[in-house]
Amino acid sequence: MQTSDLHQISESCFEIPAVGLMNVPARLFADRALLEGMDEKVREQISNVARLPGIVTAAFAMPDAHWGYGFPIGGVAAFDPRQGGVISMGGIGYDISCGVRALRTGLPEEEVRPRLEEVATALFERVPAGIGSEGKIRLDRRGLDEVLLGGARWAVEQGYGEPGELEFVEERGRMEGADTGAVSDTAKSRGLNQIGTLGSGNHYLEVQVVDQVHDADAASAFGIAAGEVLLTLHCGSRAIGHQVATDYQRELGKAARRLGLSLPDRELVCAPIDSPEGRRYYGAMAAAVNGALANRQVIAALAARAFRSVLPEARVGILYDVSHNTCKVEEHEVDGARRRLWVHRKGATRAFGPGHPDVPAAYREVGQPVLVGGTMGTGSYVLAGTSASAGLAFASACHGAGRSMSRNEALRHWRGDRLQRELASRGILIKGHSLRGLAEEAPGAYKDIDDVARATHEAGLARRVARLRPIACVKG
DNA sequence: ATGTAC
Repeated sequence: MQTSDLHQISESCFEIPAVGLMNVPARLFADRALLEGMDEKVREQISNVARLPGIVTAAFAMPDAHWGYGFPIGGVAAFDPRQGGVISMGGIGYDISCGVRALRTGLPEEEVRPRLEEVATALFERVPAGIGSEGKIRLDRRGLDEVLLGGARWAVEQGYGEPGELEFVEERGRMEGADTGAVSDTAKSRGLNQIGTLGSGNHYLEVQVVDQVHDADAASAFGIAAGEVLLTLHCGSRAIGHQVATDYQRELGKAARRLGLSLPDRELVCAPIDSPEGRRYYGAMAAAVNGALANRQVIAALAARAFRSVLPEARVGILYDVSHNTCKVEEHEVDGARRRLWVHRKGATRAFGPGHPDVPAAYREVGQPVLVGGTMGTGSYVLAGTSASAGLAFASACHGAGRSMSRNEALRHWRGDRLQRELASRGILIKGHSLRGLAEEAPGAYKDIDDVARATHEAGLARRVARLRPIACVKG
């Protein structure tokens, strides 16, 4: 991206002023080097978002931003219904409530390393993954509606995990406002057998070691220390969320035409929050969020059982679970006034700061854990929300390394089998369902996670707590 | 991301 005409407002924040049809400015949180590596499309897309009706303060791009559908991945935008604010499917994405859950194991690397092959095999065998994969849970329509209304709480009621875990899941495991009647029959049929499955693409189940502690107090509050092993999973709502997104792409398009909204990009179809279509989309999206929360709750329980089948002394427990593809109703202070806003985060993680009532009591003094999934060959991060984050980008931070190369381009550069051997030689064990999928996910196709975490930290969006290093990874 | 193509 060209950076010469961007207005630099701090070391790690650049602004595109509100010109022409933009209602607000666009702000890109990244250092100059990251921005220079970003696609020009990010700038175009985030400027388009700034044109949407009822947008508040600015459209934001996180340091891991890259070209997405309508909105960039790594995009944040908040809308006020009292000013004609909209809800947009492109602002959430196809993988509704994709997110990360991190589990502590209570074991140091030395105790896991000798059994790593068995651990990885157990995880691979017990957690269904891959395109079209199905789980063991069989549901009828009524059962699925209970999932879509109950989220992780439903999964706990079914015996997957303990009630005490729910406090450490965003929304306490269940998002309000789900409307199962707004979820199409097609979406429900597709989702029926997929609860407890990982999926494909960038989704994974990883064994990681706490590589470096940046903030000892926060790490201690989060119950992690250098050398300890974590079990981390990244996945979303599978086909049900994808179908909801597909259905409402059409529905919101119709609404936008009916209401004569002039849109900068047909991928930015949206409807007023207070319109029938907008409300139905919100209800369907919330249902898909609950599907994802249930999915991660079940997978976590399966993964914990798999891990303990090899290492029974492990005490597997949740650190946190947070989504990065959502729209949520939150209260934020804007120019001194509290306002109720519909905050879209697409490839962006909620990052509530210290003292926020929605941060679990055990973490409240240090801020919400922000789980950032990097790549299978480099690393991941645990960050924490800051006091400044609410005032910067509606309490949002990055969500991953962010692609620097498209999947097709990655396929021209890497081969799955060779990549797997290379990683093995570096002590990282990969169990994949698809060699092609591995090549698409080559670490070299992503930005440098350390650069992204540093920029996020320097921008004040979230602060670094710990760097995680992968030792084994199950990929779909 | 995705019954990788309605």
